[in-house]
Formats: sequence, structure tokens, C-alpha cells
Amino acid sequence: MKNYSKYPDWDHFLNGISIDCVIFGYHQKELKILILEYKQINTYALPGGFIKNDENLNEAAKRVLAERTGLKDIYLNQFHTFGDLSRHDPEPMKNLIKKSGMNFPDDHWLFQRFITVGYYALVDFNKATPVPGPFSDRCEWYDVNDLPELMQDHRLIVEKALGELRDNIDHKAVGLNLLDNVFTMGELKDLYETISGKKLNRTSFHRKMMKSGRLKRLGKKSTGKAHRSPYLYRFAGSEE
Amino acid sequence: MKNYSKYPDWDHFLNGISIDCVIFGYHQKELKILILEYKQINTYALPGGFIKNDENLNEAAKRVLAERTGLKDIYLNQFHTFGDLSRHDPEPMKNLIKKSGMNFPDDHWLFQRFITVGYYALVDFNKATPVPGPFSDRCEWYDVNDLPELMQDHRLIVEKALGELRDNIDHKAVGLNLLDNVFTMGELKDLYETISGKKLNRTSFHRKMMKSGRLKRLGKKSTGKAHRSPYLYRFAGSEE
DNA sequence: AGTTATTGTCGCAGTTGGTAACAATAGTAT
DNA sequence: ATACTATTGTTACCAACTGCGACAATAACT
Repeated sequence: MKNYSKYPDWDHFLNGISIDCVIFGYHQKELKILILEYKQINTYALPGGFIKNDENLNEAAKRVLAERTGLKDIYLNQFHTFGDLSRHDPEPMKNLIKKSGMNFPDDHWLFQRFITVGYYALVDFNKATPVPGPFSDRCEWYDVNDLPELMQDHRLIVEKALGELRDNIDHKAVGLNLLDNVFTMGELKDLYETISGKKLNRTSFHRKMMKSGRLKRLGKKSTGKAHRSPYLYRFAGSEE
Repeated sequence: MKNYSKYPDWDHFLNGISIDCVIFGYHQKELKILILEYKQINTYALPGGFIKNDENLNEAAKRVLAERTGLKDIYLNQFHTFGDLSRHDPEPMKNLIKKSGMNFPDDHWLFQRFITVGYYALVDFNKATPVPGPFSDRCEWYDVNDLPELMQDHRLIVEKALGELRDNIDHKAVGLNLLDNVFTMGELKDLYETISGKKLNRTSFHRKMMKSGRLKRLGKKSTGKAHRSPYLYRFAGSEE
């Protein structure tokens, strides 16, 4: 397994397995995800990485996430593992490595087939500071409805993550991690509508949320708008 | 990557990745899974296997399944990928290989850490014919509530698969693959109760199932019992 | 003070799910 | 043949929940 020990940095990783992260953020009623841009090869991709020999799979995902967002203690969820042969396309990677001035043998595992484990993450849009990776030039938020063309099967990975997120929308963590600590019922409804892609009934939503027991009502908020000011809420058990 | 080409059979596989299958069957109101027994090392394990270089991940799972059950076109579902370091324990494998008379170098990838992709399958208990693998001695059905102690983290894998199955119980495929083609409402209810582990209300269950549109009512059945004979049902779209 | 827009709440109707009651029925006992 | 028994299919009733409209409360603006 040490064929390429002249590239010591690449030798600490498990070969043939990668991690790809769909990092969700929410801002101004738009659901966004972090996308890397490799300008040298004019390609967009999901943030990803490899698993160190002495590292748990979940830890690796956390690390990748921390590297791209600067955040720790992120809500992370493994959702699917992608292993079709059709996702194998060594050209972008070869180009990238070449243009980066590195020189790997053609049969290096980096150019072989990969099985990738997909994770989705929920982060506070305002707290995350997107950091480009070692080879990528930009790391930016994109509206999920307005993504650039993505490398390999990354589009499929995003779709699957979105489906998973929609299924889990009623989990406390979704709102907790995508909204500010404190929010109004309207803001929570907006989030639900954005994620589900459906219009929701205002009053039923209100009632359902209050009955769920997941919310705690705080004092009033003065919005500065010309109407009755809404209450503020936070998720029960998320005291500061 | 060809370090051990003197073992050609093992060279066609992706290194460091495996597949483990939780194969569910249903018989006499008991939910069962297929367990392999390695008598030489007195160990029980889930059926598993490796992924060929030129094989899709899902195809590999299908193949593993076919090898252990003799069945094709099986309902398969990937549910989680397990990658903790703690699951690494090379001793059983080393013992097994040694007792099988083979001789692999100590640093062969078979003895290294594995990331395993978990699949669960639903099979017709009566149609499956459990086949022991190349190293295992027995392949038998075990009641999920009465499993022997399993190798490594296989117990955890089973638990996770069970949770997934419970979440998906309302999917047509669950009943379709675990029951005979034709069944009574009582038999369907028994299946639901066994999987969910909860007692269900008879009449509400009946109503819900009929309203779901997933069932098609056929002619009567004579049970030979001393009471009104139940209708037979099949899942809509599963005509023979 | 009147206007306007948004929020919180309530009542009504329709739907769903749990429960009990009852008829249908197929074998068994008498 | 008649009564009995156990299970199934169906219906009625009630509680809980959801969608929807109505209405009051309220904060800023005119």
C-alpha cells in the first residue's frame, strides 16, 4: 500500500474512498450550499476530502467541513454512499494536479475509481466563512435553485441531500442550525417553505409548531415595521 | 496497487471497502435475518463481500446477496456506511485465513481497516436457500430477537437496518417481498406488528390499508378454520 | 385619530385514527 | 338441523388534527 511513499502527504489517506459534503446555509429566504470552484480547469464541485488512516469516517467529515467553513460542532448527517463506476472520471483531477505543478504517476489512486460517502451539514450562514481548499480558487454560496454545472455526479449528490433534508425538516436541528438562535414564527415558516418548496398555511403552521413543544416563546420583538410586532421564539433546549 | 498479485483473486477487489448485508426474511410471525457461522473460529457474522474493480457498488451488493441466497431481483436498500476505527479487528480474519490453509502477508489489506457499506434486503423466506460462503460453514436464519453474538460491529449494523426497515414499513415493497404474493389482512397485520414490535388496532389497520390504495382485494379464501373466511389481497401492481 | 400590514387566536368543517358494536360466516358441538 | 364459537368485514361514534376564514391586537405611518 506504500507504492507512492514519495508523496507522503497522500499516503495517510485511505485509497479509493472520499467524502463529499453538501453544506447547507440559509439566507434571505434562500437555501444555499457551498460550492468550490477550480478556475484552472473551469470546474465546480462539492467540498470533499479523504479519510486519514487513523481517523473515524465521521471525524473525517467533520474535519473537511471545518476546513471549508471554519466552523466546529457542526450538525452533520451521513445520507448516502455513491459507488457507481460511471462516476469515475479521472480527467478533471489529472488536469488539476498537472496545472498545480504536481506530478503524480498516472496510476496513482487519486486517478482511480472512487467510492464517496455523502454528508450533509447545516451551518449558520452568518458564522461560516467559506475557505477555498488547497487546489480550489473559490468557495462560495450558491442558491440550490441556481447551481452551476457540477463535476461528475455531484449534482445527483446534491439532489439526494436535498431529499434527505426535506425528510428531516421536522427535526429540531434543522431550524436550530439554519436560523439565528432567536427567530419569529414568520421566519421559521419561511425556512420551512424554502426547504420544502411548498406554500404552507400560516395559522396551521403556527398551531402545529406551538403544539410540538419544540419551541419556547420569549419576549416581544419590535420589528420597526408598521404592524403588530411578533413574538420571538427559540428551540427548547437551546438556551445560551 | 498490485502488491499481492500472487493472490490474483483478491486483486480484483477495491481495498479497504466491504459490503455487509442484513437479509430479512419473515416466517411464522418471526422476523429473521441470515447469519453466517465460521465454525473454525467460532464466530457469527453478517454476509458480506467486496467490490470488484469493475463493478457498481449496488451490483456488488446484489452479487453478494445472490451468492448467499440463490436469489436474483432482490429488493435491496443501502442504509448506512460504517467507518469507525473501532470496528477494525483483524484477528478473526487472520485466524480464519490461517485455518483455511491460506497464507496472506500480515499487511494484506484484508487485515487492515475497513469501511463497510450496509445494505438491507427483503427476501421471500420460502424461496431463499441459504448458501454458506467460501470460508463460512453455515448460513442460517436467526430470529432478530434471538441473535448469537456477532463479529465486530455487526450487531450495530443490524440495529440500524432494523430501524431503517421500521421507518420504511409503509413502503409497498416491504410487504411485497416479505409475504407471499397473496395474503390475508390478518397476515399483513401480523407482519406489521412483528416489524414494528407494537400491537396494532385491527379495524383501523384494515381501514388504513384499504384506503392506501396499495392493496387489491381478490376472491375469498377458505382457511379451514371455524369462522368467517377472510378475503385474499395482493399488492396493486404485483400481478403474476 | 385613521390607515395599513402583519401577528396571534378562535371557530368551523373535513379528515384521520382509536374504539366498540354488530353482522357475516365457516367450521364444530349438540 | 340447530346452536355455538371464533375471526373477519363493516359501520357508528368520538377525539385529535389540519386547512381555512374571521377577527382582534398592535406598531408604525399619514
